[in-house]
Amino acid sequence: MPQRSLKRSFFARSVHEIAPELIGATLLVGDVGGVIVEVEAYHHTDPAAHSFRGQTPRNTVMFGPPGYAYVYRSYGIHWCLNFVCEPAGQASAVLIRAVEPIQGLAKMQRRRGLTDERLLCSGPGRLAQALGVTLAHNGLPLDRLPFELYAAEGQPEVVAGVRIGITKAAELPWRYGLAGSKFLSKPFKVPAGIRPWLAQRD
DNA sequence: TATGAGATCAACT
DNA sequence: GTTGATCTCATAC
Repeated sequence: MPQRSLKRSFFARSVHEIAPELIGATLLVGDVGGVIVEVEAYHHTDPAAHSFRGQTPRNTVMFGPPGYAYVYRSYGIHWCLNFVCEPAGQASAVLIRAVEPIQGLAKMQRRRGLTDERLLCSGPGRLAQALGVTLAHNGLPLDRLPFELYAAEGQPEVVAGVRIGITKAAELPWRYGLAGSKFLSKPFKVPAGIRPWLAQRD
């Protein structure tokens, strides 16, 4: 099992440094969780970020200190989990988009109403439902229960690509994933010339 | 395999 | 009134 737990200070840096380092890290919420395999970076200078147009009741946590959870409702239905990054006031965050389910499988399957492990946490809304993340977690510190975060072991192979589901700044390659993972919400494009074993498959 | 509707809410025009 | 950091189910190719 992973050992080095991530403190709040881990998040007091550039969101673009932190995001790829989170790939391969272990995230637990309560007694369930797994390995982070997909994230996206959002900075307040980025038109796609919720904080781009300034502070609102919804995004207040993004403007606070780093190392806290920012949870928002997506499309009126789902919850999405972010980690606040950068020194306080930079209003940046990493959206957690997919987790490889490891711990508490039965509980996550019950919450999702599914048994297929590939569909348990492969997407921001799915992940939040499986981990039981709701608005109640908004503003909670990431180095205190119910959250547990452990650094990636070894050197996971990280791939980058454009973000998903946005229309503003859609060309920025600020989506990061674990190469070859079966648990991504969508496959990453494999650059020409690279062997297809990097591609997603069943 | 691909496209479309519906669910439903905060923020913006 | 419209849009969006989404997901599921239905129907069409």
